[in-house]
Amino acid sequence: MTDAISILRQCGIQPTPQRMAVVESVLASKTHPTADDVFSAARTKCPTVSRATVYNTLNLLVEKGLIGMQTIKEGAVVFDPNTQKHHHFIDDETGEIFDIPWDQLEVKGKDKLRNFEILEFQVIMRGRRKRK
Amino acid sequence: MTDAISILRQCGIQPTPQRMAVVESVLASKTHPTADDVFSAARTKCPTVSRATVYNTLNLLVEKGLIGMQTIKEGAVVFDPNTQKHHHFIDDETGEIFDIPWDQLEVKGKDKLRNFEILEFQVIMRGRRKRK
DNA sequence: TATAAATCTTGACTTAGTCTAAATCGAGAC
DNA sequence: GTCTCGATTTAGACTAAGTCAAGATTTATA
Repeated sequence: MTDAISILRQCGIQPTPQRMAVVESVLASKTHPTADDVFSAARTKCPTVSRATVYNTLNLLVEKGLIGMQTIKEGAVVFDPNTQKHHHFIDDETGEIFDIPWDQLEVKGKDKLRNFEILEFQVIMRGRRKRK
Repeated sequence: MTDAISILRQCGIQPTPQRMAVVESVLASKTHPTADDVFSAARTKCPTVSRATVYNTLNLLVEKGLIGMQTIKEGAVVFDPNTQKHHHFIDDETGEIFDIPWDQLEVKGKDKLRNFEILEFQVIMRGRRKRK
């Protein structure tokens, strides 16, 4: 059910060792990996997988809605194994990205924006994470 | 007062023809230009200005708070001549970015995020602009 | 005017990502 | 089991954003 093969099959993507390595790597990630992070991780599972295949597979997964993609960081797109709606907090010092549960924030006034059809939205916060 | 020379002087940046061309180009922009957009525009005012100088100057302007920088779009950072707080709406079809006035939206619940010190935030919306 | 400091240019370099052509793999037909 | 064709993968060339270093030029100041 939650193994890479079934996940790929459910989405109509033919499972291959390379794709499985990518899926396992990105879904296991607790952070917001870049394509290159996923490439490195996938390499440890399938040492011959190529950069192009990693990009192709990640884009496939995004299309199928299995992972998210965020452009919230300079230099590279990041992928997001958490597909539930959520907001983001970025620590300016470390660059770390944290998920903020959807129901912790409420955005009011969207319905007054008559000129825009809002398909999705999120709050992006920047600052510093407090360490106890 | 609002001419490029005074603006640069007020920020303690030595005015040069190159920097003036960059400042005039980016401040005159009604959109959210990329560094390359600014480079092209600045070239028409100062045909010898180099890419490196455009990047240097834009970064200087951001440091001094004269313009904003946003990483909301794939592929390239965009600059923002509007330094007032505002939110953003991105048209998924055209890639156009629109400013949403700060007071049109209200974000509630931020004070409950005890683990984070929020220095800035904004709402990012995606969808389609309605054309009448 | 002379000199030092600041600035600018050029071009090499790095990194993210795409593209292509050739090699390889795999599922179904027989 | 093996053949064949389409799907997939690979390596490497390529593009675009952005940085960097070294030498050239400009500017400030004495």
